[in-house]
Amino acid sequence: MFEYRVEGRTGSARAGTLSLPHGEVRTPAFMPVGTHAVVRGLSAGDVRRTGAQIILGNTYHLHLRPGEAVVEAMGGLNRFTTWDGPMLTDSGGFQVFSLEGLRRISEEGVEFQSHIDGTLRTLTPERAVEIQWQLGADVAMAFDHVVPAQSSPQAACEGMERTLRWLDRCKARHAELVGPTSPQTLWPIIQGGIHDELRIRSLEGTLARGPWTGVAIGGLSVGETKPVMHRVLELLEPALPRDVPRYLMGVGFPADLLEGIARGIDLFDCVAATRNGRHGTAWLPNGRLNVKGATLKHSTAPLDPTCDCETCTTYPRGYLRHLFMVEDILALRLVSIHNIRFLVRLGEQARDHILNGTFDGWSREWLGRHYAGGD
RNA sequence: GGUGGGGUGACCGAGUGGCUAAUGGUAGCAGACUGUAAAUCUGCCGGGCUAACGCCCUACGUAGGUUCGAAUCCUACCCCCACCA
Repeated sequence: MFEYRVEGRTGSARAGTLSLPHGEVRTPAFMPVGTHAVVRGLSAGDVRRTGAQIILGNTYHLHLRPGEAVVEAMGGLNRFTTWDGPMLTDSGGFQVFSLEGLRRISEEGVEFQSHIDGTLRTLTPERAVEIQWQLGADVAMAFDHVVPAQSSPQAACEGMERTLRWLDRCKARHAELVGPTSPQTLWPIIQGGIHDELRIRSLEGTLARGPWTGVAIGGLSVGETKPVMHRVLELLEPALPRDVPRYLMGVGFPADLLEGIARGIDLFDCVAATRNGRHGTAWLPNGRLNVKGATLKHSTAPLDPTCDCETCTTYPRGYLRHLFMVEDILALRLVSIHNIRFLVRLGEQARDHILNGTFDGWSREWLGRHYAGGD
């Protein structure tokens, strides 16, 4: 349980297999985000058919609706959603960042004013862990304090140090909840903003509190430039444990996956695949495509001729554009399916190339082609 | 035939003397989106020139008129709607 086997590597890039109570995850892998216990617009079968191996849920949002007690009474997230594969829940730490105007931070925890009904909800490290335990995913995330990339070194330091202190509390509470044959593990999150020394301190402090079955890097893709994100990843990579998966939270766009994989990242999650899909942007091997664009009106071509997803093997571009024009929900679903499949497949291809020792050349060629098309 | 109301940019629809190339909305076009407050948000949307400030042209049914100035006032005509005969 919670074992990670590295099966091949090329430079810093790794291919491996993560064993979780609900199944295995072959890495590198993209994890679709299902904040509200649903990958927006998609059925569990839709997600399964994209080849996704593990999906996310969110502590804060599921606490508000339907409430962790409901999910628990329904048999946990897997039974509730009918998704029988591995799951991971984010702790609500990202909402400290994204709902900045609706929350107040103290050492004890974070007081949120619910964006649903205005009620005050307090999330502490202990509560975040308890809720995730009730939700019942394979992997729970530590409750962290995410700060914007533009934060001052002082603010970034404060968030980083608080995240470490909260990590102690998360770990202690989680240990009380889980038994010796625990069906759930807890992963810590490295913070420190864009400041090298803070990142290193966060990493060292985190590892000192281990051992862990996985380590996450948070607080990136929150406003910094790509070179900065790459620099932080390169800084952390040599010091990260080899024998556990590294999870880069909230990333990313297709190119970000390859850039991350090249820097030793094994797991990714991001809402962009589904959000962009709903908003009419499809990812293709040579860049992005505006599916609502007038140029597609008469196109009988598939969205991505190289893709094997339901959307690309079934519908012509002209029809997909039409579905957006008439605002049918099928449009949102179909492009979301493609974008997820695109990222999942990118992980699969990267894995094959890592195992074959051809990752570098393939990755370079892929990025050149993709960046040329925008993104 | 009579009376009343009305004809505004692709469409709907404000505007009753200068701040009007003309409010809004729809349709259309483009852009943004990274651990989801997002099926959302932003910009453009008569034509031409300009990198831009800006300049020119054409426009509120048609044709005239009043006025320094008209989508707005006057006259005639055309068309639409309602009611009455």
